Amino acid sequence: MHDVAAHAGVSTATVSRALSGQRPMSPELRERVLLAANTLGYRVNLLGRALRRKRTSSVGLIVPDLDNPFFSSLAQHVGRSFGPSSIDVFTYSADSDLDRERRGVQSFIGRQVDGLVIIPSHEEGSAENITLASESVVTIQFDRRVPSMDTHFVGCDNRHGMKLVSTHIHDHVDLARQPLIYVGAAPVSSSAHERLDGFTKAFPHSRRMLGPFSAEWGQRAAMQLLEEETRSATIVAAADVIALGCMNALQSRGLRVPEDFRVIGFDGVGVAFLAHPSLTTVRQPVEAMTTSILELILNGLDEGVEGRRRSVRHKPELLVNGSSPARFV
Amino acid sequence: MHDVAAHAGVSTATVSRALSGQRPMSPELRERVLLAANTLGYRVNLLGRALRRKRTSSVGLIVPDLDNPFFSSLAQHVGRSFGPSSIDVFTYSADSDLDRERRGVQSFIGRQVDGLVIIPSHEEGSAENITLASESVVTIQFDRRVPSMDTHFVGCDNRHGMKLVSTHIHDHVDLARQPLIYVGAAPVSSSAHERLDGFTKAFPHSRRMLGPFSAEWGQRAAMQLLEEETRSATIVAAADVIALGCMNALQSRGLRVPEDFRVIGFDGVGVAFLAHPSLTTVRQPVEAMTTSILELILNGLDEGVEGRRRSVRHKPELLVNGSSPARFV
DNA sequence: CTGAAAGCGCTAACAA
DNA sequence: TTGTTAGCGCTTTCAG
Repeated sequence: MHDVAAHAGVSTATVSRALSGQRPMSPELRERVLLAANTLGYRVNLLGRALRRKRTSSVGLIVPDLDNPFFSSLAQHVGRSFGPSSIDVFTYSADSDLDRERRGVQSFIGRQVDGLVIIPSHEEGSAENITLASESVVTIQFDRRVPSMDTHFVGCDNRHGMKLVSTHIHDHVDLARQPLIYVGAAPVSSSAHERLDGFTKAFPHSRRMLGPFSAEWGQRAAMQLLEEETRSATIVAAADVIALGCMNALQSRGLRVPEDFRVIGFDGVGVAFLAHPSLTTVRQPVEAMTTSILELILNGLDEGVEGRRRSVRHKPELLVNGSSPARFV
Repeated sequence: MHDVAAHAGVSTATVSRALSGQRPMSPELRERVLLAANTLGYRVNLLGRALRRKRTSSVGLIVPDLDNPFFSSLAQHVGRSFGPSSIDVFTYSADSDLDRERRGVQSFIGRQVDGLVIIPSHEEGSAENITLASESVVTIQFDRRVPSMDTHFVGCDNRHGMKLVSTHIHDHVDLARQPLIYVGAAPVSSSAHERLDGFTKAFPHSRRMLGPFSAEWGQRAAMQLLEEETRSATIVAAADVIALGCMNALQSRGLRVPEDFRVIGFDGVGVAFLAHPSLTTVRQPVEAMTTSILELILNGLDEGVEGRRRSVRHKPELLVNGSSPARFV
């Protein structure tokens, strides 16, 4: 900056003003400075700027696992929502590990992000990391929430999603002829918790199998059903990846979807519609959710860590497709 | 830091030494400082540290699109490879847009990352962004390369991958009975380019259909084939997402895979194996690739922008699955 | 409208 | 081993 100032024959203060744009100054001088900066190939050091301004124009996003298509899709959409703002979103994967998650939090707050969005890896285990974050920066729990944390929350109404599923089932499935089975996720995250809860409310007497949020678990669960000689059922999965795992295992053993097994997912990830038949699933309103995040962060910029906490839940919708169609009642 | 120093009755320099760990100091004092820092809830400001040290312990990763399972999987693995190091990886999605890509580059170099890994969005369009990056920081092009850029490159040997495909086809497919069709990607990225090239070398007279790297394109291409009354073919796709799109469209119209249509993918993304039948595909050696990235960055830390450029290509492998099995010659 | 100067938080010489 | 001090690059009062 010193060099640019010298080259343009002005002070560094003027260079700063010319480059950051805000302050009033003569267009002629600004022009000269911009030219000088250009010819010298000068690039502002955002570290210096941030140190002085106490604002980095960045927000951190911590996800449990970028290999999970739902989380990576969320990451994509968060970035897109912040596009029009002057804030950059950086994503960090915790690799489903609480230590890595903490490292991410510490790194982001150390780097003074203006906001931190976190999809907690674990319903209880993440508590301490989230506390750490929320002490230093406006923090938003996203998609999943650790109960009784003093942060914002943005997510979807999972119980309502399960209600949509139960309506669909009551309308189109003959429960007397076919068992109903929940291939769910163990309630170690709030979304798993709420979906299990929603299912149980709707179908208190139906069987529930619980594992991790993974395709492998879906495959394993389906194999177990087949080993038990189950040849027909309606499977409600806690996530699309689980549903896809189930379908794969069933179809590999020659069972038909939806004739033998209906399969219903949750999330609405893109690949769910590439399966054959494509998946009936509860789509989370991702755009609405990420818009809420943007709003909360922009607000937080003014209010700081002190502002009133908000909890925003958007309603999902049911997409009826071939894996559980609206016919043969 | 000042407060911590006062509370522990030492100088800020001592606080710094206690917290950064490196310099020799009496364990007793260190203990006292750590205690003081703890009780005051002090967190280092990494911006200040970086400004002084001229090192941020961070690398940026720019991907075209986090919604593409292949890119998000790469992002996940890059982060994992850097786990043992003290460097944090931050991912930024360019949203398949050259302006967003430039914004990402500017943001990362402005924030003084120690290294920048970029999957270019476009074979030519990204050139200027990559130049921008490589002027300020050690830059690695990943997975795709813009030709004649003065940066490192890490990727996979796409031509060799296509050779594996052609061997598989020659061994197991009767080309006289079934047309061979390449549902590829237009050569706007080097990987698309090289795969097309590899296919053309092996099968100069086969039909080639080119579009974007997306499932929709795969679906569209398959529909077109069906409209043309093609009822049987071996489809080589330029990417798994394209292959999955093809399979979906074919199966939706009642065609069978692999009996009517063989389908072969490229990349080896996780969801490819959840399709039914699961996809025969060329798996990119992701772990080896991200390990190379780590090495190049660690080297670059010492050598800086001046070091000799390296180009590393790892060999992929063919995974034979149900969508194009090794039978019926 | 522009310049001089202080200082954001930290670390590395250098001195003690 | 510890303290003093300068300064990383930037912006923003405060004067002029």
